[in-house]
Amino acid sequence: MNISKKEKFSEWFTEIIKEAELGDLRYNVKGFIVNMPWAVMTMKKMYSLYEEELEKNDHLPVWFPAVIPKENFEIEKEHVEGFKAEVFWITKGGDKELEEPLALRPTSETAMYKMFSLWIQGKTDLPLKMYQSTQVWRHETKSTRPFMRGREFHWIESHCAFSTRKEAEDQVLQDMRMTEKIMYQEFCIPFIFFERPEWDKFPGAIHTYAADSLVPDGRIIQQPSTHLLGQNFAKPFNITFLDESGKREPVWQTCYGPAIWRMFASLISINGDDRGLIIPFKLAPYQIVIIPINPKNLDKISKKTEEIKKAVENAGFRIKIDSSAKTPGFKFNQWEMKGVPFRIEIGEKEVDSGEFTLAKRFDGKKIKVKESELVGTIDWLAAEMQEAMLKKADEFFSDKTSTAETIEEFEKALKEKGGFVRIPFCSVEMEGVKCSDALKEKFHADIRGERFDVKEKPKGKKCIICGKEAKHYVYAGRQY
RNA sequence: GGGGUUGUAAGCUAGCUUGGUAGACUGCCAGCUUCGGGAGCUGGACGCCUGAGUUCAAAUCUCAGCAACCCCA
Repeated sequence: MNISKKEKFSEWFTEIIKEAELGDLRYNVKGFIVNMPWAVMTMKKMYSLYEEELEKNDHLPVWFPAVIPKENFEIEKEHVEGFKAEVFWITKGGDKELEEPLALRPTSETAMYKMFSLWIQGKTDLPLKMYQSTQVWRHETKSTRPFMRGREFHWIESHCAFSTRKEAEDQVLQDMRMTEKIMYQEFCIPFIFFERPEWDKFPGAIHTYAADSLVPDGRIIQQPSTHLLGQNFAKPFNITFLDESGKREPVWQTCYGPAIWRMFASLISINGDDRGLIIPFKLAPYQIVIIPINPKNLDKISKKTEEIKKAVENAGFRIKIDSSAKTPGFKFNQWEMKGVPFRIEIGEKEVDSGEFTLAKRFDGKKIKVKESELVGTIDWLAAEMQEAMLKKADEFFSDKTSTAETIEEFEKALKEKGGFVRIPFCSVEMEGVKCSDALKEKFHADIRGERFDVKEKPKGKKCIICGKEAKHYVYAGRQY
């Protein structure tokens, strides 16, 4: 690669998708791409870590149909309003008009909640916690980008129903903890949870909490969000249970949407460098690649590589021998581009000495390892790698937050640093929307909301837009 | 909704002004050769967005369509 990630992120991103064979963008429908094997293998690993964690937290897997009858789709008013502009509709079967158009799910609340109302009768049916790993479709009007915003994308959506508000609120907290545990600890994607302002909530939610991360050019990208739906869907969908007093009560609901597709975009962007991808050890489709060198003694060398492969596989690692006809230099570059964490070079020298050259993708260093110590070394190097990746991601992230108390300071911070700019702001209730619009108009910046993890209140500060008393510190920035 | 730019092989692109055999590089195929950081040689396959018009002759000029990208609302 000869494009700098730091200076020309956008081009770097497009280039890496091509070079590392992550997606083929030539499929001739706008906003739809072919997800290529290397990307799919990585995302499958991401999925399974997330699914494991969800199931540990008692979410059960389910597969709902991809189509939603128009009637169901329109049951909750705010929700319809929020989504109707970007729904794909199926209107025909063959030549015949369908009696009732079918929505291709843009998200599955209205599919699932219709069934929830049948499944939930009494307290014994609660809590109900389900998730599905699926594609959804949205006819996006903003410009699409592979893995970041597409008209088709791959995600997990989890939907829960409880008998009390408290349990639903606890679920929101649990969703946040899962985000921390998987997206940050495993995928090395740093984030901050914000409570979205009133005008930017998920359509139909009481509260929306969204994990915002950053792209290397300083723009904000929304990662999972978790929503307290309250009883907003339960009432129109008639999801009720009989309580102790024999009364029918609507359930309390939450939903959470970790979009693996978009996390993959962040994973590429945050962890990659000018040589290509760097994939965390647990997620790499191949964790180690063996490059055989000098095939004059092919038999001797391939016997050794097979031996090593077996030993490493027995230890539970995923390993690939690349014995294709390319030259070693080509293979070095290609597997580095694809982000394989470790490479072992095996030539005659290694076979004779029993000591291998092991190259580390994350810091580019090469070390010598004895055959007998190989497995153990990989083990601790994998841990070292994860630590180094998290450190690097944190450094990038923490550098991108600043504070501004005037419009001028805001403009300067946005221009020089990008990322999140903390500002005193009048109101996150509907009366604040005017100031938000003004900020958008003038700087193309969005109010992301108040931090959830840290409570901050401005004292005696003025809103940087309207000059009225600031009730909140909010964070603003340019989003993707 | 308005304006602009661009469509040449799988990718990147030259040729278009001034109409006359479409060329390079990457990739692909075959053979030889090479292999410790993107090897070399020889040969080969694949292309002018669609349609109409002008012309003896159109990748090139004109018009329409389609598509992509950019800017403005």
